Amino acid sequence: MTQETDRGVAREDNALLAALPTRERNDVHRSSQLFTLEFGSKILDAHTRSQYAYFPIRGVVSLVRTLSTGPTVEVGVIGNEGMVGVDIFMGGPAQLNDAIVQGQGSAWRMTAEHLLARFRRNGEVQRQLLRFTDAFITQVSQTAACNRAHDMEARLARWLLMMHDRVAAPQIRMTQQFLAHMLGARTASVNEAVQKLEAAGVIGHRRQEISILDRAGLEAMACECYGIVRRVYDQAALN
Amino acid sequence: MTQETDRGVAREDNALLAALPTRERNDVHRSSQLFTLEFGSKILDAHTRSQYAYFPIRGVVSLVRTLSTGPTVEVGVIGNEGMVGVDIFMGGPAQLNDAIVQGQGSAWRMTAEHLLARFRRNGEVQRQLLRFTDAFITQVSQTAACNRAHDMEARLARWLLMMHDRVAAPQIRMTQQFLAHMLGARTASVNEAVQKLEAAGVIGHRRQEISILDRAGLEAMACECYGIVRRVYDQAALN
DNA sequence: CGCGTTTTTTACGTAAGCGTAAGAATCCTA
DNA sequence: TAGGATTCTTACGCTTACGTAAAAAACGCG
Repeated sequence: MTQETDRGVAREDNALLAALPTRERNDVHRSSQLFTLEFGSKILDAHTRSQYAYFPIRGVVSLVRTLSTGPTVEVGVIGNEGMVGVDIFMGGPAQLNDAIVQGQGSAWRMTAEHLLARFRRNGEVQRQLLRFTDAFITQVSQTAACNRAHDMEARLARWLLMMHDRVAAPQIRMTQQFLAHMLGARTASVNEAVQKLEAAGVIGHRRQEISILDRAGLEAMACECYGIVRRVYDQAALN
Repeated sequence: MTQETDRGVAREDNALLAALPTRERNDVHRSSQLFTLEFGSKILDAHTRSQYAYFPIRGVVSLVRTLSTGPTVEVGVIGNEGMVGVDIFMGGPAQLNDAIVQGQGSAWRMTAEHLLARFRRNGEVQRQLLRFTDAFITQVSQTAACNRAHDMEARLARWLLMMHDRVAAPQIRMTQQFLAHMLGARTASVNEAVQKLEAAGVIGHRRQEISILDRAGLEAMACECYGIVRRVYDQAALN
């Protein structure tokens, strides 16, 4: 099971691209540039048609929705297994999420035109991208249900696991304030949950950092949503 | 603005199909059967690859996720403007929602094979279906944020408006118990919200039925999520 | 028309999480 | 190493909604 060995280990290339036939893959690489995902930067704006698509090699990008009354809520997380900018080939007028870099790393970046051309020309590219998009829909659906049904502690545990799957280290760097924005809650609420997980011995934490100490334990404290989405992505990766 | 006149009025055909070139549209119709959407019936099972796609002519279908701990949560609503079964062409292993008929009516039903063949063969069919799917992603995303940020009353108002847009009459028939399943809440909580909206004079209600009395008023009590999603679908419909 | 069933309504104690804000710890820089 | 800034932690009252459950109302069938 590569699932185990993959965890917390840096990958060489974006998995979506890696799954393409060599010819197509090279073609995609030729028309892409390596792009540095800088922590906290916004690579995609709400209410704007995406100019670029990003295929993360390492690092994590969050799709975040900002409500007019102030609060922000993360609706999806994308790393090595996927891409940012599906609206390009899905053809919608404009997507409504900001894409924010949560974990620094790098990505292949491609213009919308290039991506669209390749999507249209090659059936395998298309198949691969749509399959990922379908898995992504599942992630967002699950998040919708999760946000309604599960409490802070379980959702925090889930979020940490999702990050852990997508970054190289067991340390996750970000302020609790930032985390609160992702989980759509107060900093104080997040802090409370962090302390509970720490008391349970599954994580450690200090300023700007949370580290996973006991992954299995953390999984036990997370809601089912983690495993469900994880499995869908794993399946999608099996071609 | 057809938006106004369309409200609460039965449409002649599914809008997605209606937007296709005549040739393709006829082809689709030939390979479809008229199917009766019966209230409460489940037309699609979670954890199963969809056998059929449904293009509602009238009526409403809810996509509902059931969590292992019991609660159910609606993640999306589909009517005349869209279709049920996008997983067929998106290529995922299996989607995780049940599709339940909320408002009775009829739909064109097509086998997965037929749909897939047409999706692959014709660019316009493909474009149309993907565009709808993109709008649907927006709906689910918004629902994810909404479930985190907005209270019962606003969410109930939103839900009623979504139903009202998709059924012929201002009366909406269903038990509050059913409604509770959609909103992922207790019957008692729903009841409380119903009474608040009634006290505000925007709806009336009796056993098994809620009627919209003051649409503008109801919109004012709903969260922004209603308008946001509505606008995205309206835009998508403009080709 | 009466009785059983379904649906709605009310009730009560409890818990989670909010808004607000102030205090404590940590870090950075001069 | 001191002062300022950032981040984390604690606090308090309050609101929403939960779990549970029982009473009331509406309906439908015989």
